[in-house]
Amino acid sequence: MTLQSLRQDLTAFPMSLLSVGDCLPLGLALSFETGEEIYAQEDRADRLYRIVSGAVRTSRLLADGRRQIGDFYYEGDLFGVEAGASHRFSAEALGDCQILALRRTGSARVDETPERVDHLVWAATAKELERAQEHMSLLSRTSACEKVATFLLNLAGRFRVDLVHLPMGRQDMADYLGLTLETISRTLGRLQADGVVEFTNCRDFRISRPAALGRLALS
Amino acid sequence: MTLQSLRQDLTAFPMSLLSVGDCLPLGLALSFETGEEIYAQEDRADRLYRIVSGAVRTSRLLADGRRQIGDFYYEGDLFGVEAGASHRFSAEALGDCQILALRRTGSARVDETPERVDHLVWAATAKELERAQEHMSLLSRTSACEKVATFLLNLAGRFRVDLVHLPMGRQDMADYLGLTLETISRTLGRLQADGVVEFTNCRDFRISRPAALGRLALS
DNA sequence: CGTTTCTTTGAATCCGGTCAAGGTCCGTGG
DNA sequence: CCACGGACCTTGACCGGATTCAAAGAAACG
Repeated sequence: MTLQSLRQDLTAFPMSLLSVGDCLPLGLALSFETGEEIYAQEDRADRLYRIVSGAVRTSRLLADGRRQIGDFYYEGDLFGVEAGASHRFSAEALGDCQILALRRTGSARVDETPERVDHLVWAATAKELERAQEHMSLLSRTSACEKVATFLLNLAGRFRVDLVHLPMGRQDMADYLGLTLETISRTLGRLQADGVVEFTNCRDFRISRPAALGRLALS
Repeated sequence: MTLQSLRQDLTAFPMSLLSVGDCLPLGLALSFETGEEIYAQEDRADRLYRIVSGAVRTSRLLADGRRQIGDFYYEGDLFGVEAGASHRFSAEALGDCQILALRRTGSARVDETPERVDHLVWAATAKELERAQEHMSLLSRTSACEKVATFLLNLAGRFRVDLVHLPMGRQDMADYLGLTLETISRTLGRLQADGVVEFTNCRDFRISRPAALGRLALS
């Protein structure tokens, strides 16, 4: 990727979230292949990342060996913001993706005493908190059907296309929703059998009856 | 409460989290009784709150009528920080409590374009994100026993006294952990029957076998 | 003391987890 | 082009634990 095309990518995003003044140097264009690690748990958190294309998951291993998915990020999303000095989750590419790495200015750390905190970092943190709170509601649902229906609905709302693509596998969805991959598979199968959604293959679906899906998601 | 005693309360807390420069006016001392609402969902979020004494829960009603507990806050904790202009959770007093309300400076809003974000607000947001992420791990546990054991352990770690007091009821614990109140009650009963914890009454317990409790919590 | 609210306990049901087997998709190499 | 292998997904049967419904017991309050 040339500097020219990098600048074009940069200007394609709203300046409010990516101003030259906030992040110098402009950024580093990176490419990752399927499953590749972008950063590891405990790595120094001195950068923000913006997805140019592709999708990313953040995850973390719990003490009992289970894996928790922090969140999924898609084109245009910022990720990698942390309160402290190191990453609490790792990040992996869900498919091939293009990522822009932006250096955090030194002051934007909660454990320092900055005169000002960068607006970009602050906005990203606040957004992350919102995401985490939504994720909490999702996890506190008792029924697998509600969780899966809500997940599909959120994803579809994010892309607004007829045929929605799932960039993550069943195990990822399971770890995100606090279920097993078998339950994910069965629930998706039942939603399809009920004519609520229709899968063209295991990674692509369309919503046949939006109202019914909304009723199942209950939110 | 006189202004004198208010100033004493203020200086009792670490200045790093409550400097006069960050929050003017100093604060408003408020009292709430058991169950009383401190602020409602959708209220304007123009203040931060610090607990002088007592305990608080934040909660939110989901579309299906279930209630989700955001978190529990205890003496010295800050709560009420929001990314946007309005509260996404409501806050209620768990018992009688004394609270200090601090006016947010106008610039500390994510939807404005501040030259600087107040350090206090930034720190509180980052802390809140950490809390939410911990809460997510807790909710993603599959077994009720793990959830309850972890909850008790966290609470005990917060106070470091022999006899720990539960300021919240069983229903609150249930909504926090994504379980039913019956399951909470049964699980606590079994922990006591196994000699892991000992309840002097339904709101006060001591940890009889810390190692065993830690093993159940698995983290 | 009586009423209300909260908590405990019981029994039955159901949903999701677990274990196991089989199927599909895709890339690699013969 | 087809065979093979591996990763991922689906499906089935069984079991255990959490929910649900119900009732009784304990604590808080006026």
